[in-house]
Amino acid sequence: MEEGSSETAVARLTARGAKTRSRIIATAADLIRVRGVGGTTLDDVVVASNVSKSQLYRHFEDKQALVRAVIEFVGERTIAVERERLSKVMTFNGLRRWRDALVENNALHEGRYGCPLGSLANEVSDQDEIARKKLHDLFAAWQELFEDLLRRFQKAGILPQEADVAQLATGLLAAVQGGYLVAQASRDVTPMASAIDMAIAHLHMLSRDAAS
Amino acid sequence: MEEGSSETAVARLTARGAKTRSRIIATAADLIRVRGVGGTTLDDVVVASNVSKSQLYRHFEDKQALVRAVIEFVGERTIAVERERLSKVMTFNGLRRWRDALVENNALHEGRYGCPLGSLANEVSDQDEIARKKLHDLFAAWQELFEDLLRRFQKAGILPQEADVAQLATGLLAAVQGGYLVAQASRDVTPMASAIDMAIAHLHMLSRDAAS
DNA sequence: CTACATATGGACGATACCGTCCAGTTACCC
DNA sequence: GGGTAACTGGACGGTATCGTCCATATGTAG
Repeated sequence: MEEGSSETAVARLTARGAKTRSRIIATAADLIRVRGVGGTTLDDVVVASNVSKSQLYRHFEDKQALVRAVIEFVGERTIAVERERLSKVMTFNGLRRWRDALVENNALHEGRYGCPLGSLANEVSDQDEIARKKLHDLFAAWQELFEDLLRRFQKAGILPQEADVAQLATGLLAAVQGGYLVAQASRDVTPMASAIDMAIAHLHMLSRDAAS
Repeated sequence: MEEGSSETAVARLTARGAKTRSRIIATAADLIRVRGVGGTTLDDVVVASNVSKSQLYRHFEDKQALVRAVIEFVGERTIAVERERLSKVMTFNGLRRWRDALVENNALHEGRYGCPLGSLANEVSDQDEIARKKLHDLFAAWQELFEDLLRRFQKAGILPQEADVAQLATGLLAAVQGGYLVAQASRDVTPMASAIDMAIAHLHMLSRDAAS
């Protein structure tokens, strides 16, 4: 749908233009991840991305537009990674490996920064309705990945047909998000592992019921 | 321990002084809840709390000190409410009533603002180490309330003795936090209910195992 | 080689916000 | 009723940040 990205007039766009544009977004995404939206200034972005201010404002109407672009960028990347990982999962052991990957990755910086999507959602949802909708859609996409996986489990007979796939997927997503947050406040990813484990354990118990 | 509150020199404190101080904190807490820490200015606080700026700076060294005080205030209030509610819970139906209360409360503003503790944790954890520790302690206190409850369940024989109470409590906390966050991005509390439900369902299944 | 998009680089105005300061006022305790 | 804490009210300096603007330079496609 649509052709993604900005709201402003950026109709024509040469290869070079597009390149700088993405560089700005990627740099801004990095800065925002570490310092938050409010803690990141446009001058920071200008310096870090090696662009002149005029160019920044050529590509983005204002800071809000940049932030929205960052949300799309981070969101699409996150979902793509998760899709890649989750689509391969066929068993409970595979699910546990997926969890390990997520936790290990977060352990690289001791849980700092939280979930790439979650922290943005928290900071922006109540201040920018359009951004909120984007984030909502991204969460929905993530949840759908879980649903696909669970339906695969159903077909494989390791999850009962009657299981409420949508609700379980929501629970998984929330476990992930809650895990990220508690880990962030603890500077320790252990709680994140526990939280996701509990969700997986639940699925596993449902599966045992299916067998009986 | 200690005797809570500020870091600055506020040795002596008359009744009147203490009163204005708490009024400032309470007002700031309200503003911050709606606009976030970054979105709340000290002038906002001054106006909303009907205090002169001089007084604000008499009671708090700087904005950071005020924010920390707000965290303590909100945290203690939140934990107190949860303690009140959770300590009464003796059965699974009670647990579901607790969940209802939490969700209903959040539904009053359609999930906006997220969890009083969670959103603060998200915004502040990576920027202020002292604040992060406070929030970590508050999460730990909350988790302990869950642990107490689960141990009660064990004594009552509705949860197996072998259950890992600490891990389950972490899972519950994360489900709550994740639920808050997804609800915030969705402007709809349904996912929050689902998320907590899944955690409760898991406990319930464990309980059935105990009976077998 | 010409025309246009892309880019530099930084000056600039306009605010917004933090934090200081102070002269004067009001409550309250002994 | 004298003294001290608590408070008013707002001016003020300093600075950070947003967003505008422009004169100039460079790549690149036709």
